[in-house]
Amino acid sequence: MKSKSKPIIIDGIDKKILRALTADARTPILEIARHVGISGAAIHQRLRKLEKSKLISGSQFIIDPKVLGYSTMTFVGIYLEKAADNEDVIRALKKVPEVLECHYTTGDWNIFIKMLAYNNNHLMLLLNNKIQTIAGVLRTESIISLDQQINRQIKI
Amino acid sequence: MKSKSKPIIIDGIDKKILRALTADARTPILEIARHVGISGAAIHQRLRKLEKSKLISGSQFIIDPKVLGYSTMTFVGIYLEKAADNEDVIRALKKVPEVLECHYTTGDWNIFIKMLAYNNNHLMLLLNNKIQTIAGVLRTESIISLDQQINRQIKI
DNA sequence: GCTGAAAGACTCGAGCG
DNA sequence: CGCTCGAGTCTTTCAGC
Repeated sequence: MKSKSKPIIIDGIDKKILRALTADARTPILEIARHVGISGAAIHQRLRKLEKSKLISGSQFIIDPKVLGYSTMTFVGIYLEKAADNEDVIRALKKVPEVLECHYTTGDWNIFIKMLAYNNNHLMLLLNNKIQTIAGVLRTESIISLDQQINRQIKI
Repeated sequence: MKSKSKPIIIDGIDKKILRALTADARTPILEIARHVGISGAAIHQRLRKLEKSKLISGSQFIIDPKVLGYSTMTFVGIYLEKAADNEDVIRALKKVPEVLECHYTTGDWNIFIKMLAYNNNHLMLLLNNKIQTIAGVLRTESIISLDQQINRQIKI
């Protein structure tokens, strides 16, 4: 079987690099270099290879929404009038900054979103004024996350 | 009203720092410094302040699971025999690396998780052999994400 | 795919206003 | 307290193997 694009081959050194940098994107590269026994420049070249392969899609500082006062995380299932309205609804949802994720899903709901709010009252305002007013949205069902116990990336 | 811990005051410079580093955690600090007109050391001190306030909870390289072959993302609602089993179930879920998020939620389900699988067959194996076999788990309902159109952090 | 070296950037402590 | 300056360390690039 032929694969269209080069398969990514990551060896033990790549894994160590990825484990260090997925835990802390500003881990000194020379520290990793000393740990695995090759030069900093070599680590740097491997990183460029991993970025080119798209395995690494970027790096981010992580902001804790709770410190900004967002204490309510909610999953919202959205029913559309017609599934074909999808694209316009997505466009409208992108304009609501509290919407963090948006999925097109199987099951009863057409669209499934993850959303932040300051509190339950704010959540109600967002649903009433920002989500349910989008053309094509029929109704919504909310599932409030009372506590998030796991939050991680896939293991390397 | 008195607040127990010092409220975080972020000015325009802090916002520019955060916007740069949430987009790319390895943005050169001196580049930000030149852009806002203060020294690199001053940026560094502000970063330490933001970390100390917990507004920044860390930094990560982002791995794209698709490049590793994980083409199926699924949300799974879990019914427990008794809500009190929660803690043990969470402990078991933490041992399943494909589980990326886990929430304790309102609504019919007790627990709600986000999970990766290579394909639908792998998803079935994970549900049958890893999730539904956990003591206390009654049954599950799966919602497959056919496409994720939004994935972002809260805006600063 | 690696090394070594050089230029630029990061980080931290000391000290100024 | 928030800033700048400077010294030591780290990052990044490039030539060479």
